Amino acid sequence: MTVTIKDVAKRANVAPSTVSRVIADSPRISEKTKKKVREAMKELGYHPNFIARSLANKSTQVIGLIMPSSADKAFQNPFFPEVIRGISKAVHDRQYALQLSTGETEAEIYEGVVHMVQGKRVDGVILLYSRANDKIMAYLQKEDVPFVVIGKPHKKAEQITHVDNDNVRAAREATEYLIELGHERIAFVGGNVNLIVTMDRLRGYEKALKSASLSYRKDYIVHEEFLKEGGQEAMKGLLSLKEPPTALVVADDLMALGVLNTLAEMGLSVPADLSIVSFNNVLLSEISRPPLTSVDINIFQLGFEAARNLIQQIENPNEPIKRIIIPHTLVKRFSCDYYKAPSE
Amino acid sequence: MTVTIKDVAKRANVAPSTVSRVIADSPRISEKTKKKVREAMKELGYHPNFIARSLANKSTQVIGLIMPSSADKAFQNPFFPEVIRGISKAVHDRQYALQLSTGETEAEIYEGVVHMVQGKRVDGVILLYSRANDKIMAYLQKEDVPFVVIGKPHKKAEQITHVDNDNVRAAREATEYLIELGHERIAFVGGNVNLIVTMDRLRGYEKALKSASLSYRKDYIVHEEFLKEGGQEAMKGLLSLKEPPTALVVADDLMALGVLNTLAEMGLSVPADLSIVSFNNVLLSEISRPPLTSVDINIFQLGFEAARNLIQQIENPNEPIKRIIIPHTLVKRFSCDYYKAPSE
DNA sequence: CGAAAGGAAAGAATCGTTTAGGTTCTTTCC
DNA sequence: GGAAAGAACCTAAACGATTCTTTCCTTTCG
Repeated sequence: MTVTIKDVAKRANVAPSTVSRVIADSPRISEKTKKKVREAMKELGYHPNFIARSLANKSTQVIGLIMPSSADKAFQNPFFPEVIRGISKAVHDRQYALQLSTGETEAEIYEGVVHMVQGKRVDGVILLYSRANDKIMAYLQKEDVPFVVIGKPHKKAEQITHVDNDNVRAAREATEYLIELGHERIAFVGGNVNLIVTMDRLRGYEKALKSASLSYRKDYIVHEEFLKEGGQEAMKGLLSLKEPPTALVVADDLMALGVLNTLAEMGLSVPADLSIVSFNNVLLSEISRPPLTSVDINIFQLGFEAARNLIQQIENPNEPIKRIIIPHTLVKRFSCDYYKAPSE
Repeated sequence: MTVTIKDVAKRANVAPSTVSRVIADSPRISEKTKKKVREAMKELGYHPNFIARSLANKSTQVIGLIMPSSADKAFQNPFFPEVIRGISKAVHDRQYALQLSTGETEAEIYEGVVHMVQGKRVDGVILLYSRANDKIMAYLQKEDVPFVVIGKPHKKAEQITHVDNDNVRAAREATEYLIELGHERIAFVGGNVNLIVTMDRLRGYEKALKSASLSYRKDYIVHEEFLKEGGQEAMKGLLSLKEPPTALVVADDLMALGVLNTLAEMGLSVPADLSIVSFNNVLLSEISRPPLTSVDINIFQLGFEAARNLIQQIENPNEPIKRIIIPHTLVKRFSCDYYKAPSE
């Protein structure tokens, strides 16, 4: 049926091994023979079988992508398309392919990862999230699979190659920006508490408060899985405090959109009544109302570097462990304003 | 290094072929032997090598997913995560894996598809979009690769298995809803003109106008790749007509969000000044302001059915060509209101 | 009691490449 | 002129499964 290396060999009057070497463009084959073989390939419409090659090679040229559980709303976050775009760019250049984890629950995903790794379907793996006590990461480490994490590993970060922003710093700067605008009552609206990114951003927020000698108040910290039942309640609780905040640091743009919505419903306007700064700077932040001041974390770069480094690690097993920090920048739009004392 | 079927065979004192049959749970092997072999597998920590199996089998249990070019803004559309979630669900249940197309430009993607197909990396393919004169689709047809299209093929739709909504009908109903509310000047804001879904929704819109004997005006049709330069201009042009529309049918929620933003900037309020109905009913439509009245097209189902049918097609080559229509429903929220004559 | 039948497992070929190790033939150089 | 060297290919054994064919035992029954 399909035309194999043997057919080409026959046609060109050489041995299969010669054809193989022509494909690899080995210097051990003369130009004349190469030409002859290549013609035969053209004539027969030959295409190498990747599976067979993988078997002989013990390398698949495939990278596994592990997403958070799709049962999670997080899946809808525009972060993922964008990070995948970066990864895609890097792997395409190097002739690798991408395989996606499937499964809804964490258990299903774990099982899926074990399958793709043990089944030797992939040469390495990128974890698209980082959370505390992740079984999957533990597994990858134990099995010594080449992998890189996007985000900062919870523990032993120095032993795991990862690509991340300096989220502590980013959050600190974002908060300081609000402080510079005169705000003193600044609240933090975080996402999933188990994600390291949430923890880091919270720490940055705290640091900024501390070095400005502003008080850190527990009732100013809200963790909402936005859009869940209770998300709106949390926001309303926050704003009905005796001393409500005048500014918000929100964990990401999608959440900020939800917050914006809740505020509008409550009759509060941004930035007149409340300033908001958020993170990620996805498309959404431009088309929200008002356009969001947001920390651009270079999502594309995160993906690109993760993939590039994973491939290095795959192709050179002695590659050292690396920690790559992608720069961020605060993009100012229209969701922040100077603090104005209420005119009573 | 890795433990193979032979190691297991040796350990269990049987032939490799027997081990293989135990894996496949063949009835030709006695229960006693099965138990013995399974124990050996446990003890050695054996995991079947998928690549080897694929080679022998001529089947990879992998499905290729072809996304639109990621250079495109379309990539950011929440449609994709959701449709992938549906696909993921269906393939996970049947032990298939997913491989993603990579590449930014159309040419790169085309090349990538050829690679994954000819390289026998995948058993079949799902096209996540449908546009006019698509080279990739033509290629898949020519090569007789099992594939299904999400959306309606441009030509010869009856010869290609596809999963789609009845977009003509959906758009017609959406438009009729506006008409019922008393609107007579209804404009259409479409997306990429080459996408079949855009064409279908435009046709549905036209039909609704026609059967209500409303005039179809060319200057009421705007195709904007929203957020591109000129997107806002198009909207502004539309609204500065002598007889501006009082309602808008917008091709999808993300675009509607952009439109909402432009309108707000112009000082127009929705739904007081202008009603909007859009499509897809993604998460966004709930958290936009106002929450959007949107046609729910069951994105998850689209993906799920596409995958399910592709697998059927792969496993049974005589499976007939199918056209699967996923139902839609209009979800009413707060972006539409009755037409009120301007009080002059 | 011996041949036939049938169940259970072994043997060996195959899938399409890669690659280590040979073989053949030409060239070089003392 | 003949040994040594080197270029250019070829042979054949992997890679880790699957599966067709064969063999070896039991069991059954005339």
